[in-house]
Amino acid sequence: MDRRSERHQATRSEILATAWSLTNDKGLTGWSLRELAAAVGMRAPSLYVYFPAKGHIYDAMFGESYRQLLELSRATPLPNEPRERLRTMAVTFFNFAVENPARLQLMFWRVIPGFEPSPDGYAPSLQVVNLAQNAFAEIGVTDPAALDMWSALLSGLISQQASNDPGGNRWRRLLDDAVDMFARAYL
Amino acid sequence: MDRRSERHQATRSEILATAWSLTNDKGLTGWSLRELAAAVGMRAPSLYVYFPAKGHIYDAMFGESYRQLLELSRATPLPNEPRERLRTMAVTFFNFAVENPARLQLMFWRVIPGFEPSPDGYAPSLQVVNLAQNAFAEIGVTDPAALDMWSALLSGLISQQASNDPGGNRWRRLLDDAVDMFARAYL
DNA sequence: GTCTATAAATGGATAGAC
DNA sequence: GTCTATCCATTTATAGAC
Repeated sequence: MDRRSERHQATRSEILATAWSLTNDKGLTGWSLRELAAAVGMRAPSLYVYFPAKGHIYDAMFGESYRQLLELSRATPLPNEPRERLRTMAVTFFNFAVENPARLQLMFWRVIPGFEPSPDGYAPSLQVVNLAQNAFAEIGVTDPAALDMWSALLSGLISQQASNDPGGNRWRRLLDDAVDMFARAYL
Repeated sequence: MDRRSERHQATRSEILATAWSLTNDKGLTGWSLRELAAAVGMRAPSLYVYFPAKGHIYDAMFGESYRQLLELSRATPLPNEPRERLRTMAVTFFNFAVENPARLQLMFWRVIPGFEPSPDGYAPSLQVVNLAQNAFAEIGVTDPAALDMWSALLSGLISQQASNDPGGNRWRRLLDDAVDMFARAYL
């Protein structure tokens, strides 16, 4: 990659980082291209050099989020002891999700009217699911119902924490009990 | 109430019903006052005779939702046998929530930028919590952690169903297993 | 109570100069 | 690549006639 396109990529990244910052402050749909441009230090039309439309910014944020989760999943060593493995998976995912509620909305809920992730943005999300399936299979859990129950339990703890006690610990401290409860039923 | 204000209330209700219909089609933030007015058969400014601002329409929808849930809770007889009671509570709430995903977003997530329910709209939601606490206390469950775990488990099943398999059964059919799992841990 | 007309602001996006 | 200027659509909300 030559110097010019390196600079281009750097600016693109800066725009995305600024978009995340605005999103954390004002919500996913709470900022305009004018605001974003101003926060980066340019005017709105210049953004079109880096993204062909606002939806493409959301798409890049969507893909970035799943790539982050994927990287985190891969970088987190999973214990072989089944219950310990579940605990690690739960804590890792819980922290990732709760540390950025807006990202959570973008990844798992459909909050932006009219936004659908492109196949490119969607691809990493499939890998995430795959990785989780393997992590379960290795400890002998292959029942699809168990995986669905696990995802429901975890996403419930996360969404309650994010919606009703942001910054607190009310549902986070139930993680261990949740793992035990799940393990007794499905392990 | 005289004839005039009866008619006024009727029109108000019609506006709210139409707002719900639009919301089901296009999401909570997916319709404008023009559209709403047109769907009712009037022009946008006439809406201001019934609601002083768009936020007040959301507020009325918010309060209406919790009053519906409250009424449903009161109208649903709860078995005395603990596990059967949990099952009834789970199914009742699950069906209520899943039958209208947009209502779910309005009630439990913070999806509309800038919207905060007024104290009046918020009041019924406190009664709902109270009712659930009593229903648990009567079967001997008073641990706050149990209630938090229950709300997380149920809201997780609901949100997974609404987000990832709308109209399907993938998480609904796990309700019995979820109740059993919870009962073994907390009953 | 309902309307037309319009204010006042904001939005995404484009044209074209530099 | 960045800008100014602008288009064009859309939004909530208000004024004032009927």
